[in-house]
Amino acid sequence: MAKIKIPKSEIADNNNTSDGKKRSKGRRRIEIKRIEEKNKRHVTFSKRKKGIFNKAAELSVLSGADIATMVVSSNGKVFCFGAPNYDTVINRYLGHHTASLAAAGQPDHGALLHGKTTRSSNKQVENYVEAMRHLEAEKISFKGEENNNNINFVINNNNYNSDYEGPEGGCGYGWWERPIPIGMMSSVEELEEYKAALYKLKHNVEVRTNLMIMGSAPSNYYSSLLVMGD
Amino acid sequence: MAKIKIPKSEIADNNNTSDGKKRSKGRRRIEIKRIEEKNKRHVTFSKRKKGIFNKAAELSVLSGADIATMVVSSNGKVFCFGAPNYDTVINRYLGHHTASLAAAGQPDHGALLHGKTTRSSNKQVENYVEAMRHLEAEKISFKGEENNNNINFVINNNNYNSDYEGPEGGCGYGWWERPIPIGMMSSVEELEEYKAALYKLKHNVEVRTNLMIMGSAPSNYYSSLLVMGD
DNA sequence: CACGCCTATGTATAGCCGCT
DNA sequence: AGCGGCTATACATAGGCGTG
Repeated sequence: MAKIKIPKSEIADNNNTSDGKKRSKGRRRIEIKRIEEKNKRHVTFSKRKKGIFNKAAELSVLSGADIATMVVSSNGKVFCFGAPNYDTVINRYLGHHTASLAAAGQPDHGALLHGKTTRSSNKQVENYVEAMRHLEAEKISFKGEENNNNINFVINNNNYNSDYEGPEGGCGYGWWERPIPIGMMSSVEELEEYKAALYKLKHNVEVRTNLMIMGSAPSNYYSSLLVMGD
Repeated sequence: MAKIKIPKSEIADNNNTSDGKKRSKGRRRIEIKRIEEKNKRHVTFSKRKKGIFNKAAELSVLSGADIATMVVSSNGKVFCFGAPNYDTVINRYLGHHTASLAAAGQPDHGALLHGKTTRSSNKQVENYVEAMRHLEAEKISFKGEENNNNINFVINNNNYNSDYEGPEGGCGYGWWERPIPIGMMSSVEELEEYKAALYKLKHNVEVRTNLMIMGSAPSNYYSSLLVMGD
């Protein structure tokens, strides 16, 4: 049996009750193809990006793995996320306005965003990992440093709601620090492209923004979750 | 209202019917904390990793953004995923056995995995993006090159089930090729760590494995989705 | 031990609104 | 334009099991 999912939305072309009242509440199925409507596309981008980062964070905690995700909006804005060490993250705003930003590539936290920050990115961080979920649930409008164009919510690792014990987590160093001799003397030539890309990142990086897991989440383990962008 | 979700599993400590029959079917809520049980943890790792990659792929198609995700299992195995261009992906198996692998850092597809591939990674790819979903639904046990230690399922972009039209997608080049002057002459010193990490990747990269989107998914757009690892 | 498969159920989120 | 909220629903996925 082809187990082909037939969402309710397709079972009966509802969405419009017979009385013409358009009550399209609730999630609706969408085709996985480029969303042409600009606005809608952007919204989806934001929502899903958030979702992915969340997942990434959870995966990290659950399996104790390290994860780094980088998303580049069609605009060129770069969003990065890494766990469990902020060091894992390689963020930058390299948006289409590289000039001002890229140039300001000073390895100091502030420099990273100042100048091009669209607006407060605090909100965007407002929900990562279970913690964030709780946070949201508890309506804790967490805004450590309610500093608009600032991303450094370096919160302390205080256990707000400790239903999480093991702090060690077994993951105190980045994956690159692991026993991996690295034989990085391969043929670099062919990788010029990547080089450029990663290179750029590597440099522009430099954000020490810690994300406070104010909730019951593994505040310890996640002592330095980092998020940036937007 | 704190909107605190109270999953059924917690409403009534069921899981065990009064008759002692343990019928814990269906998803159960889990705490977002390191899963101690090794086996369970690994399973979760795999499942969620797959899920994230899927999400990443979808995000890419929907919003036309580029995305790269790298996951490093607690074992040290590296899994990467990039969309929409395989070039975006920076993969390698750098597992804890770096020696053999890292050393073999030859920029040719095969070299990438050969030697350390745990087993077929085809399966792991079996569901990315909607396409994959369909694929699965249709029970198409896609195994392009049923070659165990091989990851190059460079499938052609044939529209198996075209309910997807727009091929252009508006995203034909990598984010690093975008009009971003890049001012990559920042203070590199402080970033030695990242450097090492990314550097390693950058080099070890080199996988041209294309993922066949055999399904109705944006086979064109995703002409070169790439996945690796495991 | 890892994976595919199955099911019940926790979550993510599409479409809408209202605020900024 | 963007974001936070809301609601109903599409999806993802913990457990369990059976296989190789």
